[in-house]
Amino acid sequence: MAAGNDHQDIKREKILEASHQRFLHYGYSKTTMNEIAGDLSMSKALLYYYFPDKSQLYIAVMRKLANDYLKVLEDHLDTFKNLKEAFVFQINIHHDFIVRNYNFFDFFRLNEQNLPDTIWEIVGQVHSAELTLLSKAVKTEVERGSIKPVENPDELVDLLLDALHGIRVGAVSQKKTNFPRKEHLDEIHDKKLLLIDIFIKGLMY
Amino acid sequence: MAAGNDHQDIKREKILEASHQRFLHYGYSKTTMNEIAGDLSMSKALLYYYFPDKSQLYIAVMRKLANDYLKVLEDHLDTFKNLKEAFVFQINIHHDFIVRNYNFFDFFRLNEQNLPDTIWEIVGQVHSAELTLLSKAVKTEVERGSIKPVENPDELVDLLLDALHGIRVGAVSQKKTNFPRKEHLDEIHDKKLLLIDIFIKGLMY
DNA sequence: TTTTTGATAGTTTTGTTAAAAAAGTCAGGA
DNA sequence: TCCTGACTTTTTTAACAAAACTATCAAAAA
Repeated sequence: MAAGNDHQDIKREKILEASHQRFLHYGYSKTTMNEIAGDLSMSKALLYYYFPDKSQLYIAVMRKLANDYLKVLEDHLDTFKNLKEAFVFQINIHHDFIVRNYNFFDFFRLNEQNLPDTIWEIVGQVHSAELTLLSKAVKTEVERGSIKPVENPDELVDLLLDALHGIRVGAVSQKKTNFPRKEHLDEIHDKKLLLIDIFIKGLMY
Repeated sequence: MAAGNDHQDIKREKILEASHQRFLHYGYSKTTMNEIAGDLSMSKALLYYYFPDKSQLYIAVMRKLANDYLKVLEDHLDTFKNLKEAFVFQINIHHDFIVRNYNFFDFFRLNEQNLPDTIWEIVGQVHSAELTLLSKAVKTEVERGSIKPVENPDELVDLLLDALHGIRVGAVSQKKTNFPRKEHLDEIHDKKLLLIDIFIKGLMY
């Protein structure tokens, strides 16, 4: 019946939350299904009633995180005065997201190569959603007439996202700490702002 | 005596060449000192006469590669008409260098964290040499009057180098092949050119 | 005295196997 | 339909022997 589905969804939600906490604090490999079940005072077998296996559970959490992230972007991205504000908002949200969920992504770093395809799909979805949103912002700006017409906004935004990623990576790999400290975060942020500044100027008449 | 030193240097050079070939084809961990010695028809013990240990040998090869790379940059970087040509030359040389020695750097990728300090020193030296050379090019361009005065050229070039690195990484991590194929190389190159284009325009009046 | 080597000591990697832990299944109860 | 305890299967861990490799050294060769 319909109420049953509601209840199922609520329970799924609870499982996702508990799993998120575990994955966030201890990473994928150091989190056991028993522990998650224990946190929820349910049997491990019940987890398998709701989710087919551990990796699917992880992926479900990840999908939820991705959706939340994109939601924030979508909700705000129409509300900006100019392109720069939009870009700056995007880098702030993105950065927050990565830092807040850093440990969660240990699964990424450890497996590096040969991740399940589903994960790449989610990454791809997020990327193309970002692309769509930001290139919409570019188009709006072109209509406003403050930057030159862009033949291929998607390509342009793609370029910028890659470049921003480079700033992040570069700052982290130079200091050899893996987990960026406060001061690095600020440094990265400043660099990103500078890049966006030059980039946007490069688009102007 | 002096002749002895000459001979030593020649032999060291030979060892470096043979080591380079081995490291290039098989990577650090799959290359044994016996194999290098075998290639040169000498005993393994002799290698230890010329180099203190395996990692020092690897580092010596790397230092040589870095010097060759910087030599090419230094020799050409004064000869360009404008900033863009200089940047384009740099990305071409750099890209060639990385691709040509791809396997050699498996040591990097495998150890990722906790590399010997000496390696970071070399990386740092290369980076700061690039920085110096390119920011000199920026200064020249400012004097020419075709771009706005830059308060901190080093910072600016650092930013660009990080961004370019992001292009490289982004294109590789999206397709999940680790060793970029011909078509990817071209794609990366095109993206870099585009970024440089926008970047330089962003510096103009 | 400098260069070279075979023999060998010391260390790391690899392979094996048994025990422990975790993932995943299922018959049956509420 | 939702849930569980007991069970099976798969993966991880630990211990340890064998093999491979790094590194050393006394002594020979140049």
